[in-house]
Amino acid sequence: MVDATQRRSSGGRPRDPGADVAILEAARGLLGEFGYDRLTIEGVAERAGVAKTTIYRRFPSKVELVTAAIDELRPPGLFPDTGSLASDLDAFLAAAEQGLRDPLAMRIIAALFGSIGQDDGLFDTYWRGYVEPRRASFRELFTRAQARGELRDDLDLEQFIDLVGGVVMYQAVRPSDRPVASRVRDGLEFVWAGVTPDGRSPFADATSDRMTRT
Amino acid sequence: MVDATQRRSSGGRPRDPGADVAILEAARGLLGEFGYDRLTIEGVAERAGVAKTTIYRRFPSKVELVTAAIDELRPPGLFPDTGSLASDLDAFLAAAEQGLRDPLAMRIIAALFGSIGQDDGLFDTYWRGYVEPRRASFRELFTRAQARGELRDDLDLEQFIDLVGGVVMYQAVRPSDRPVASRVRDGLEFVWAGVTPDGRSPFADATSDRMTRT
Amino acid sequence: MVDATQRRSSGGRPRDPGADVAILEAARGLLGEFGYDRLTIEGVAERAGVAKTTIYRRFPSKVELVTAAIDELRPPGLFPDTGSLASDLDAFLAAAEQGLRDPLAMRIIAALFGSIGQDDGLFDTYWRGYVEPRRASFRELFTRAQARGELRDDLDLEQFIDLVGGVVMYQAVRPSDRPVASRVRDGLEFVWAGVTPDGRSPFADATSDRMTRT
Amino acid sequence: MVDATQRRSSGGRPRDPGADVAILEAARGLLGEFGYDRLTIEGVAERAGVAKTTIYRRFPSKVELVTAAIDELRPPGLFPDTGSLASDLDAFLAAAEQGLRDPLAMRIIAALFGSIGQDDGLFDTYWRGYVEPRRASFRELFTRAQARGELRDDLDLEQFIDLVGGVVMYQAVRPSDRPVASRVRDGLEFVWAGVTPDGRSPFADATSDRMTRT
DNA sequence: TGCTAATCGAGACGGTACGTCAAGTCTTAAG
DNA sequence: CTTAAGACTTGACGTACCGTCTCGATTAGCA
Repeated sequence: MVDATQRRSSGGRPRDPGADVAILEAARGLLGEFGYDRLTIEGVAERAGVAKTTIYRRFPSKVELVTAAIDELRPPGLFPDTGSLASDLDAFLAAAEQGLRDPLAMRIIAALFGSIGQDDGLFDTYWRGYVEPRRASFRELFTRAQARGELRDDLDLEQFIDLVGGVVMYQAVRPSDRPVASRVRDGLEFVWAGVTPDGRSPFADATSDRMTRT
Repeated sequence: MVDATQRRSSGGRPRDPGADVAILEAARGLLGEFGYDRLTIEGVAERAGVAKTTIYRRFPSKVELVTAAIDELRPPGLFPDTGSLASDLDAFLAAAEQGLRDPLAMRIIAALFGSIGQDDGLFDTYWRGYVEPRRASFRELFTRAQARGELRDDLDLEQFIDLVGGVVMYQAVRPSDRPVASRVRDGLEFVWAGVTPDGRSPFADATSDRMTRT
Repeated sequence: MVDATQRRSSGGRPRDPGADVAILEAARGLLGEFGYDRLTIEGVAERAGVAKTTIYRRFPSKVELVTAAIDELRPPGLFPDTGSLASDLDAFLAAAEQGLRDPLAMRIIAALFGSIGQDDGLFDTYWRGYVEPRRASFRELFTRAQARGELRDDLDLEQFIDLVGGVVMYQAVRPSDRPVASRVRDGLEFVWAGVTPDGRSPFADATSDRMTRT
Repeated sequence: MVDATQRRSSGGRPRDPGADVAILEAARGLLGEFGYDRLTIEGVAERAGVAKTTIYRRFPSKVELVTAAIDELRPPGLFPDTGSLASDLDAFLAAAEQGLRDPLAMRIIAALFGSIGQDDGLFDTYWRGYVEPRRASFRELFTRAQARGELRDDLDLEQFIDLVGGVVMYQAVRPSDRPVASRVRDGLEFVWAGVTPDGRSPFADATSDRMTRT
């Protein structure tokens, strides 16, 4: 999607593909370690074992560099069909729990939201490159569930994805001692009554006391 | 909560209280205009008509300065009782719609989330100083509703606040042409079935076709 | 003298002679416009319509390039015999006046002396390539004059050339409103008493008040 | 004359005078070692033990820095009266011989002439700050000689200074195995016939074979 | 005619230094 | 002891050229 590495077709020494890899890898590493603000181009150059100019030749700015670095993280196909909404969600939650332990993921979310309101297009790129693919995975997951009859037929999936996304994001971000996955599950319990045909939670072991937990 | 203005009691020239005001005002203005990254202490000093030293004596770092500047925005008492959950929420949504048009609000959210994973305590401060007061307002609002019988008695309010907060935040942040308030309302419609005693939306004019909108 | 254009004898595509010309011409042009310091190889390449490699293949460094560029300016045979020392000198002074108006000449002198004390051999090359040929012309001119009896027989021509060269150089370089030629002539007036057989100026129209001018 | 160290009168931390000294000293050292071209501001900063910005605060450009550095070399009072033109000149020649052994002197001359034709005012500054004071010393020396009757009364001193200056400069610059002082003396021998009342060299031990040396 | 070998253009590469900006600290005189 | 003013160190910025290097495409002369 973002391909800052593009260049004119003919003539000249070809770009070192190893440099591309090294740069983006270094950028991701430093982003995970220090966060967007304290990531420096010179630091990336040093870690990648590359001259600063080699970076600037590919990425005109820090924003574009980080964008491209993150862009590669886009997962190919999340959420394989496990047979039921409940198990699909369980799989997702386990993966999310795992993924959010990676400091890089938090940094990316930080960089993503830190760019709100900036005019540099970083936020849009992030949204398209990072959020949208994950929404697409949810879309697939929920479409399957709808086909199975686990979700109401008249459910507006986009709005529902917004809702689930909000729950996940908020729980990912909010300080808490409990694991994210568990909190997300608790949060979604409120919703099933409105979205499932029978108003029941799809989770077999759903805590019956879900309304009273703290 | 944050009171960087504290100082030793006696002797010498007293601090200029006007300086405090001017500094924080300038900081807020520049934060709204440029965002956290591009806000500079020197810029704040110039706009406040104050020497850099005067800022550093009060706030040891940029983080603390911005924290204090945002801290003053804490609203005294949001969400007055309008008599019903529906009208309380309508009032909130109208205010939110209004508030999110202010670029400063978006910058603050950006700064808030941009500090996730940083070790400088900025995020915690933000959460305590900015998010928690709003959660408290919701808590008050929903407690009233519960007392009125508009929400189920056994509802865990903290989890419910998480849910509502997630919806609001996600919609505030996601790119869309529709107004935030309307999207938040649509999002909450999914939830009422699970949280209200009769499973009905508290909104009188609730769109019956809420499940089919795009 | 300097022939950086030399190459191995056989095989392969022959060098483009047009490139040699274009490079040296561009170098001279840029030297005249910007001076040695601000002349860049990339600038020469661009103006010559030639790749940087093509320059480096011929001239291993900026010094050698500029040297070669200047080298071509060596005049074939200055100072034709006009019949007398006075008219020979008048012809020389007129030519010098003309030549020193060319900014390139001043840049070359600047580059020449700017390289004093450098260990890159630039100064020696300049001296041999630029100064020596001019000294040779003087030598010829003064030898003729000596033969004609216009200069003392026992005059050490090398020392005399040093003297005249010093006068010319100093006047060429020193800030003044009067034309160089006139100042050089005035300067040489002091000398005739010591070098001519009759102690008189060779110039017919020599100002008798030469000792009092300002 | 050049006083880049000037600043507004009141308020703020005063400039560190030690820094001024260290910077100019470092600049002179590096100028002597490497010459103008290869002198870098970063090198000066490092040797002076000072931050780059501290240099740029004082001197907006390399030219101004070097100018100021050289400016301090202006000698207070050259050429004390030794009683006669011959001994005055001997003293000068000895000093010149000494001075021109200092690589810094050659570098300065190189920088001086290297700046000819540049539009940065460097040359003018050099001329005023470096050449003019030395011309003034000559003026004084020759005025004394004229008063003593060692030079003709009607001699135009400015033109004579030009002449002597030219001889000195040319001999200082030209490649040769013989010492500068000796060559300058030989060169001036040509001149005495035209400028002394009796046409004789002021030097007691003047080589009678001065016209035949090589 | 096809092979060989150097040239050409284009431009990437690791570097060095540039001149600027801001951060956060320090120093002074004035209040 | 605070304040305004501003110098100071530090570190990164993004740019310009350096001189070297790798390409693919020419362009001879030799086989």
